Amino acid sequence: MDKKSVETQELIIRAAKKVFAKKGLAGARMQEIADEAGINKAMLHYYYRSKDGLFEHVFQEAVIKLLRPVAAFLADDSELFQKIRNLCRHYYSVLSEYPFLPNFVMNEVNMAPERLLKMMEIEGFVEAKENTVQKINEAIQNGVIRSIDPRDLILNIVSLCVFPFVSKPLTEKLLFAGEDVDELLKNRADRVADFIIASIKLK
Amino acid sequence: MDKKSVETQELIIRAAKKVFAKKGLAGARMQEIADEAGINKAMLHYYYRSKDGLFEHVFQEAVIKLLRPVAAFLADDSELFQKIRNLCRHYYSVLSEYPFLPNFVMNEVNMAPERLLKMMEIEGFVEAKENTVQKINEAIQNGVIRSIDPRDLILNIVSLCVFPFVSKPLTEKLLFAGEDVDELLKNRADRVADFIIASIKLK
DNA sequence: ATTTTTTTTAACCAAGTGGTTAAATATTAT
DNA sequence: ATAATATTTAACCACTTGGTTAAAAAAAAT
Repeated sequence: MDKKSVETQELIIRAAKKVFAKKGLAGARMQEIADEAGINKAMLHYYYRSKDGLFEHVFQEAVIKLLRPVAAFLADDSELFQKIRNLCRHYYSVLSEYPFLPNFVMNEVNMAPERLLKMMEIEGFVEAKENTVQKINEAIQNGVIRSIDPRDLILNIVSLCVFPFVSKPLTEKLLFAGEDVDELLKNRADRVADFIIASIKLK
Repeated sequence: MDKKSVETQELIIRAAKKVFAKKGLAGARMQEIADEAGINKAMLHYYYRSKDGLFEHVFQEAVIKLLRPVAAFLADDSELFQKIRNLCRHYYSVLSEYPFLPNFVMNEVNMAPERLLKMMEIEGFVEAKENTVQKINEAIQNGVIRSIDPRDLILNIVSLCVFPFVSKPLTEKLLFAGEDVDELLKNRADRVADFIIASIKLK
């Protein structure tokens, strides 16, 4: 395996991520990806047969990166409140590094929902979910938290973690006009966890 | 003004909404919009000069529909908890009718952020926001709710209302596999409002 | 009735797109 | 050194796309 070879492939992937994230599959141009990578257009097809092939590669990585925190949360065997804190921190650290991820994934899934099915070998997901639902129900019966639909709670947690990044282009112009949004998002993880726990905890 | 004329224009707009929402600006095809509307491609250019012209029309309507509830919430002079309930209900009723809206707007804003600036005459937004921030701060000082950054609270509310629709394509395959997501989302408005209030209310 | 507007049809164009190819050159591995 | 691989260049192709046009037909307004 050549050294230059893998280096070039990395350049391509990095550039493809950037362009696809901003323009989407339909809006991205192969020439733009090549320019962004500082290499020739022919090389794109040399390593990745087609635009779709390149996209598939990038998209798969994005989905995994976005869903791994949830899977980890669901599988985590800590105490419930600690699980929630872990997920919030994990999500915020991942999304601070890749703020484009949620928008990119959501949008492309919306464009072609069947694409997601191709990567549902992210299994263990369903079982882990059932496990967490159980755990939440136990917490309710033990009087640790108030009564709430476990799926509702999970959706609330994910919403609070992910949406601020999805909506950043909007909020930074409307809600946070003139302020440093990144700075505001920085320590949000713990505040969000507190917000959730405050809502469900029985004192 | 002809009767048939406006009817056709409505057909076009309805079709354009549908196609743009699913495929985005770059992914949408004029021919597909024409087919969807059941009319000829030439008519699209007859009434709306260009693809961009047609998109602008549809997009502007979408942004307004998406932001009006927030603006209304911010301007609402009811008591805080009632304001929150109003916003949740309002959002859920709008988004149940147009579930595609958030994803569409978020994505296109992400693609070309400058597009949003063109429609920032949705003013009164900033002033209304300041008004609500004040109101939240008063509620804190009066011991009605616990201490919280008002902008954080607003972002939380919007996150909980909007994200479930943005993520529907994902959640219905991962979190709610096999269940009726629309049914689950139906009565969520009040549950979400309760969730928020439970988190901030000082009993 | 006739004038004006709307709609269809269908061919057409220029530009941009993803993708290919072949030959020359540079790089790396043996 | 030599063979194998990686890279560049640049021309090229088939196809799709947004958009135009002109003429005929249909519908509506006067």
